[in-house]
Amino acid sequence: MNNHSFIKKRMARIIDEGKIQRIRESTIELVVRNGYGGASISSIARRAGVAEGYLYRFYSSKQELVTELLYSKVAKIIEKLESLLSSCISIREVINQLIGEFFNMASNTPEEIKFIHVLMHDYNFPVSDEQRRHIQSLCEKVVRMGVAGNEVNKSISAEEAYGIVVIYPIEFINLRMKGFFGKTGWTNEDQKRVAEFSINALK
Amino acid sequence: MNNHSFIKKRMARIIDEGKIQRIRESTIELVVRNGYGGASISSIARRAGVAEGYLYRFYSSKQELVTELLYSKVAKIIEKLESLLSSCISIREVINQLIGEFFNMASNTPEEIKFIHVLMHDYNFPVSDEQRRHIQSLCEKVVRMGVAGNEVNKSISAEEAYGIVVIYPIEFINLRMKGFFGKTGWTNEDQKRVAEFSINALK
Amino acid sequence: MNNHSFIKKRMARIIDEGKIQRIRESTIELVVRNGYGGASISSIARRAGVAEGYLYRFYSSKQELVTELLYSKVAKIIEKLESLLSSCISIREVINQLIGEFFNMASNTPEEIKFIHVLMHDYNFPVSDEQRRHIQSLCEKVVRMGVAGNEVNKSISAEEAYGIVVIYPIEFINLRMKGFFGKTGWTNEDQKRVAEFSINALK
Amino acid sequence: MNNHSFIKKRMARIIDEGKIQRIRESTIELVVRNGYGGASISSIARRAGVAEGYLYRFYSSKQELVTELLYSKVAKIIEKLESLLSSCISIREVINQLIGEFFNMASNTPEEIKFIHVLMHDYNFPVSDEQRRHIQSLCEKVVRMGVAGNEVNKSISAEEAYGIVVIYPIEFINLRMKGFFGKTGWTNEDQKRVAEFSINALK
DNA sequence: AATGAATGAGTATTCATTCAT
DNA sequence: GATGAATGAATACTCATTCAT
Repeated sequence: MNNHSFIKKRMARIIDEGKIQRIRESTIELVVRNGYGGASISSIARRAGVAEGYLYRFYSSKQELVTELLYSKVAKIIEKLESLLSSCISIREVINQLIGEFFNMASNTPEEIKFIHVLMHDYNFPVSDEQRRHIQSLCEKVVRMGVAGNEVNKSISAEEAYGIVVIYPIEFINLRMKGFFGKTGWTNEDQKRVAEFSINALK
Repeated sequence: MNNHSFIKKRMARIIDEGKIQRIRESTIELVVRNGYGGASISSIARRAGVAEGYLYRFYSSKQELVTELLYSKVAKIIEKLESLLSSCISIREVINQLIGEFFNMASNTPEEIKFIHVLMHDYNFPVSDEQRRHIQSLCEKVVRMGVAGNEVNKSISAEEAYGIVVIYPIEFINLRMKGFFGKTGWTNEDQKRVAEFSINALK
Repeated sequence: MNNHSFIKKRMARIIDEGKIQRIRESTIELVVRNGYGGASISSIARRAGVAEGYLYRFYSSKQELVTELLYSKVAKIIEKLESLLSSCISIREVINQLIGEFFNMASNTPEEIKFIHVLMHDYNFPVSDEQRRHIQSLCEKVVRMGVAGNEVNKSISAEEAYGIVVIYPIEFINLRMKGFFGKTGWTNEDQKRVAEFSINALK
Repeated sequence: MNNHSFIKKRMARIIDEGKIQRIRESTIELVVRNGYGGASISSIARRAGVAEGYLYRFYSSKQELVTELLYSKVAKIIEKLESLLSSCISIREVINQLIGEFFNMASNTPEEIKFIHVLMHDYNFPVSDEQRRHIQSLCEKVVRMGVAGNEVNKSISAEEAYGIVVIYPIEFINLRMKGFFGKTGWTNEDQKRVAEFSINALK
């Protein structure tokens, strides 16, 4: 028996991570396609290839499943911004990289960014207070750093920075994903322009 | 037709329109408060003071009712932009007035702007093709006018103009409505800043 | 159009009392046969010939439906005892008539007495505090009257009276209904003996 | 078979019986606390510290588990009565001791008597025909002995004896356990009175 | 032998829609 | 025209049971 089949054998006894992963993916996909209300447990389970009852082993309710998923996706973005603020010297660099990250997500895991976008606007899924405060403090840091480096105007508020650096790029990507103006997809050029808008707007 | 039945007919129409109006208002209110799924026909009818079955005389389904309502609210904004493009001389004026209109809506009929905002991001309620094309052509006109008046950079696309002039202000207002950064409500100063951002971003 | 069909016609517009009645009867029957847990909403609705959703127009939950039904059936017995205590002169007469009433119920509406019997012992359906207190005060009155008339021993408590005058007869009837000792049904003789036991036990 | 495997085998059996015992205790406890429907296999297994699947090695279903448990608990009472009828000379003694046993059970293993009481009234758990016949014949013997010793009236039936000597005391104890009339618990005096009621009622 | 991951039929409840009046 | 009683398919969730390991 080689190592691989040994692992497979043990896997059968322990919880099948693949199934949980498929549940998470199905949920994101169906919430994106049909909204929270339209993503029924039965459709999620069917698409994930698991029994309906199975997902209640990990999530105590549909609400919890979606909330947790949203939380983890937002957390990823927060972490990204946080690490950029540590590693970058200029705000120009922070913004370029953050927006680059958004476009990367949109290219590699488009459902993920759509998922965040859909739930961001659903009244049943407010971003958690903790995350909201975290976002706020990061935006304040962006402004502080930017002002210090003469890249950001003193009059800019954290709120404005958030609208310009986070919301606007995500909305732009979403417009493209929907093909609202005919075009779908994006180029490096698009990405540069969005970043340029943000950088200039803060000046 | 005698006088009497004529009056009855007129009265019937008058009464009906009041009812339809109440249905429309209730629908907006309840969709905003509870989301599409949470706005039940029975709650809408109760609040409007009509029978549940009544609204099926005018709308063939709940989906149609909400779709139509969204259509008419978006149409109002389109008309506003259209009329501004006819009456204003500069794009600065167009933007100032359009964004002023958004803030006015947010002050006077907050439900309406929330309604648009919620459904804009709901995949079950895409803006109609016709309206999308209309919006597109108006945004093109904005750019054309702006370029002609040296207010807008030649490189700006209609899509970018839409993101900057329409989406960004609406998202800003929504952030304030939700109190996402602690603040709620807005001042003339806020409105001016948003307009200034838009105008500058297009340069 | 005669009066009868007129009524029938009007009935179609107003709530169909017959349906509610059938729901109540089906509920009692199925709870008696299968217990609370075994009486599913779908089986109740099917047997009553109504849609599943219909009964939620009158009862907000299955629990409420059954609770209300139990309450009303217990109330009937309480009322009977209360009226007997007003109208009878001796406790012998009260007991004879009350036990007569139990046997009548068992003959005419056997499901009803079984229903009370089943739920009396179900932990999810405690008799309401109000009814419990009412029963207690009536039992105290039984003792008081009986002591005054030299029919009941001073040492008897309200609790004992309840066990002897209410619980024992109901349990006896239930034994017969189940045919636990082979016999089913009962005669006047049986009824007299149960009453005689009760009367003597209180002496 | 070597010594070692012999020990293992014995140990396995010992361990198993401990598990089965724990399953039985958990089942009684949870059925009493939450009713049959509320006592889930998973909660029973958790409380017993065994795997959910384990109990299916001994019981083919939850229904069977509970049925068997009820059977064994009823059997204990039957045996007690049987042995009393052999060892006692008078019916007074039999009744005193049997009712003493009920009160002892209520004091020492209250769950057990509650368990019998709850299931006695659940239509899904009829006492087995065999046990019913056994009870019947014992009650006949009680009457026969009592009549022979001039302690029981000739007119008393086995059924009446059952109601008076078994059902009434159990119901009395249950009333106290529930605190239906305010009082909970019991004294020797209570026990004597219940026995006295029974003895007198048979005269 | 013993486990507990996985199943899916079953539950109570909701609500858009229909239609007899 | 207008009503609202009545429907029943759909929903989220539970839990006894099975079976691969």
